[in-house]
Amino acid sequence: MNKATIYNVAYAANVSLATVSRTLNNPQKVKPETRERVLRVIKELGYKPNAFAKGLASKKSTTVGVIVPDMSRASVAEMLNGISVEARKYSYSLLMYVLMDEKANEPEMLREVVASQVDGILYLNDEINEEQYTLLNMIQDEYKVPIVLANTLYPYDNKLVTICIDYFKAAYELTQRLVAEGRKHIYLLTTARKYMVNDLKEEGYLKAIKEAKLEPHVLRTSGDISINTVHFSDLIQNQSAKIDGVVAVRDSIAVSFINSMVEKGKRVPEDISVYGFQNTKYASLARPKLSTVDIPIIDIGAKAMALLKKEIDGEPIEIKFNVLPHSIIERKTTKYDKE
Amino acid sequence: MNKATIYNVAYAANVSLATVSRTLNNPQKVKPETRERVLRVIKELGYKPNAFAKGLASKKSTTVGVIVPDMSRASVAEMLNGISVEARKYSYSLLMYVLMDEKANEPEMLREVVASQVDGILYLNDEINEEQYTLLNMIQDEYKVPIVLANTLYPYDNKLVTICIDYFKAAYELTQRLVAEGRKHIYLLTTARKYMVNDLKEEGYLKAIKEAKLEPHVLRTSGDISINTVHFSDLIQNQSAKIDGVVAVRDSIAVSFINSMVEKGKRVPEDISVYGFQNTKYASLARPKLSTVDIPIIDIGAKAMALLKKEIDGEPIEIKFNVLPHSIIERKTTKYDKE
DNA sequence: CTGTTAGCGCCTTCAA
DNA sequence: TTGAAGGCGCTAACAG
Repeated sequence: MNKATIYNVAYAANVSLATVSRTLNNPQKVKPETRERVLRVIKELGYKPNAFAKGLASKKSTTVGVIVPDMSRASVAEMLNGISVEARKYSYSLLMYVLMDEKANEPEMLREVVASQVDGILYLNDEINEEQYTLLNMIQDEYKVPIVLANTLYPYDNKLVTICIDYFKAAYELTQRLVAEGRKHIYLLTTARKYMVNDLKEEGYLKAIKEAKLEPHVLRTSGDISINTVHFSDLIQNQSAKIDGVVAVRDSIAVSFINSMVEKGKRVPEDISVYGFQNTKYASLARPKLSTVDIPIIDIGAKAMALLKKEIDGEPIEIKFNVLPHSIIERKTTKYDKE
Repeated sequence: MNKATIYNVAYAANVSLATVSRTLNNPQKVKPETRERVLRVIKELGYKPNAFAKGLASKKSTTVGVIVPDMSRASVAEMLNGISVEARKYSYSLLMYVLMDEKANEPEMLREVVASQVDGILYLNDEINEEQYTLLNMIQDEYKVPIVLANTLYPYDNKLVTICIDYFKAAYELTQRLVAEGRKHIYLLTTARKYMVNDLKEEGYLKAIKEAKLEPHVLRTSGDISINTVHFSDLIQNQSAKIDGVVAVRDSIAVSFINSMVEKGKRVPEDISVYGFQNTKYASLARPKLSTVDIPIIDIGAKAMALLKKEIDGEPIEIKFNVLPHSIIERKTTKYDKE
């Protein structure tokens, strides 16, 4: 039977539609007997409230908009798993918006998200800059829709609830380890496009380099592995002899770099020590083994959703800027050791 | 200014709300002059139609439900990229439902999807069996909501529009190649959980093995790399000496198998030749290089969305069962060749 | 070409 | 504890 409405249920249970609505939304306000009768009918008819009508009347959607840069990035995908599990706890649905390369018309898209009546927005796009931050703030204020930044941040302000790790510190630590290993020519492999998260990693790297009185080398390349492989090859031709340490802002970049080096006959980690960022599946599957920063990405997703839920419910958020701990995973040995 | 409604626009443009609605939904029915006036006001006020009201009145949501097993599987993530680009063309939104391990209450979840008034459903869960197929069919018939299976299929029936590749043929071809290489002890590495897609791969494998008069070896393991690594190690202890060819149903399984072998001192591909499935990033980043079946996964996503759109629009779908071509990518050389 | 008028299905006071 | 009634913002006939 197609689409029972609240009227059908009311009629069959011999009550008014108001009572049906109550047994669903305020059960305690309905006499147990009638409540059960209504529930029985609901089950019999397979009734599910029409989400539109409900949303229109209640002004709530139990839906959150999730804005992501590119699904195929492992960190994004894993975060989504965390988000979805947490969202399910609150019976929230996820409306996805994939930015891909059309980041130009983000304002338009954000308005669209708002128009779709989401109760809140999870912003997973790490390519954040001042302009976007301002835009997000405007959206949050203007439309009164809470926004949470997950695995990204805007360090110059903290009006938006944020959850991430300390990228600066992580990069700083990685670089320090390379220094401690005695590496002298340490490169940072980062993305061509500039944005906050990677800028922070860069700063952390630069600080450690400076403290060690070494020369900084920042190589900006594409996030696309088919492109950066070429970059890396070029790099080799010119000065590979001198590179002996690398911090890459993403595991996938680290892995394709390692591959390029190995193809040129370099030994990893003997000749070149490489660190990645995120501990994605790429990192654990890569050979030679890749050391990396372990980011609790699933937790970040879950916590982000939990924080957003709090905001939606109007609960006070004591700490707006939430930093989760990271750790560094060493997978240096070339012997066939356990992982 | 928060939330302009159609009334505000109508008032400001000095027309009735019907005219505003028309300029948005049937522009050709409005005199150009008034149309432009209305559009100007719309822009000024930053008006966006409330999706709920629109949906309630029009019975359409321009939203499709997307049901996925696990976001972190590269094939799923990449398909979503394809879907989202295509969906954007039609201004469709994506409502995501991640199954994860709670596949038990799929009926409940599907009803939920329907209640959320999606115009159609994209089903990306490849772990399909008869029970689920029946359920999906019921949903499509009962609620008149079109469903498209993407990168999965149910081979015993074809009531649901489907788009995928020929898994049977692909596995058959891979196995034949191993045979042609002269491999004698060819294993199939598949998932512990049984489901259609992998069953078909298994059949293809078995057919080729049988034709070559070899002995079949099917190893069922977990899709989780941290678990299957252990499996593989055990396997080695007992009979690794005899394995010289492998077809894995997923790239990630293939890669973790290769890693296990290499750690035990085996040479790939000299001692053991390994093929994967999907040509994900894992495959291209893996070393030793992994040969694999290239599945046009982004296309599958886009086509699936396109087909669903057709169904939603009531256009006839001539071909319900759509098979896209696959190809086999050989990455056998151990020399440092170009990819 | 434009305005008027019913709903769409549900929630939420307000009374009873 | 329950029912009646008025919207929520928009679309879609139907008139004009």
